[in-house]
Amino acid sequence: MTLTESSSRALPRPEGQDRYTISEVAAHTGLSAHTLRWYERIGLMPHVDRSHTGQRRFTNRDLDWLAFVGKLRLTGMPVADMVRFAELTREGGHTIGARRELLVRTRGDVLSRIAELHDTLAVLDHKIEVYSDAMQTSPEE
Amino acid sequence: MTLTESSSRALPRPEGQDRYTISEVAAHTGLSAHTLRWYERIGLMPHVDRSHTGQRRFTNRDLDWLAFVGKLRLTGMPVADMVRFAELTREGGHTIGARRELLVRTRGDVLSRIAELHDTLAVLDHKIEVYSDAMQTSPEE
DNA sequence: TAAAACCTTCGAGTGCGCTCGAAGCAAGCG
DNA sequence: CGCTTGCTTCGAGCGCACTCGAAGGTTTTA
Repeated sequence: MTLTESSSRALPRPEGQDRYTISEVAAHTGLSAHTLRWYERIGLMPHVDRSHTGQRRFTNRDLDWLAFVGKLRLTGMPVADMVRFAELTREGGHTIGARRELLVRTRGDVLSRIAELHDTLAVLDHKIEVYSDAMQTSPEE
Repeated sequence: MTLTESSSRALPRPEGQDRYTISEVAAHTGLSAHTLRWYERIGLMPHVDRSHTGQRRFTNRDLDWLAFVGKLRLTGMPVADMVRFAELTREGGHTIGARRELLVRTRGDVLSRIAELHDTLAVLDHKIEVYSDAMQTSPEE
């Protein structure tokens, strides 16, 4: 139960364990092994553990992290910013303020995006209604 | 007042007229002249009027259309689909059903996107709170 | 022990939505 | 009259986030 941060164990993890191979993680996250290695390369992962022979062994924390990154991706946050966040995390506790700030900013972005979409929704609804009326009036299909 | 469809005159149009040059439209929409020509080329515009010497003369309807396209763009709809919609529009009244369908589908997409963002928002809020707590507890900045 | 999975490095390719520039010419305006 | 704006066609370039493949090796597992 060392849940320092991130989502509180929502999905049942594929294994009860804490050491996953890259293909297991790929299967679980939907990301390709290529992409997972790429994430690591560009600094988007916390240090990923290795077996004594050098193979990656992902932990539940890594899965948490990947889930979180997935969320950030959904916000449309550029990868560079996510990397920045990852860096801050790796730098330790004294960056918590900065991290929080970054998330607050992102939160703002998400809110405006939602507002934008609501706007768009209104336009769509209007158009759809106009079309409905038109179909009632004139010969449809 | 020949507002067949689209938004009901919200923004004050730059001129009271109904014939805009490409640079006027560019200024108004924020799209470049290049992009406007590109939109036309790929079939994303209704037929754009020309002056007797062949220069584009955009109308208020065109501005309406561009505003609508802007909204569709915000939904993340791929350009190809917008082109499809434009084609249907050009094909005339018998495609109203299909157009309506397309918009309904898009509406659904927007709704799921909004839901997704709400989800993400919850995660962000959670994290932000965790950070706030951590800052209260340990030496901040 | 053999096949499958993993490792590394490297670099190229993809899809999307523009974005830009150049060439060479026609039209508009002040 | 001359500068600005516009037209066309063509084709290249860009930023992003992957995505893939190959080469050449080691490790794991059935």
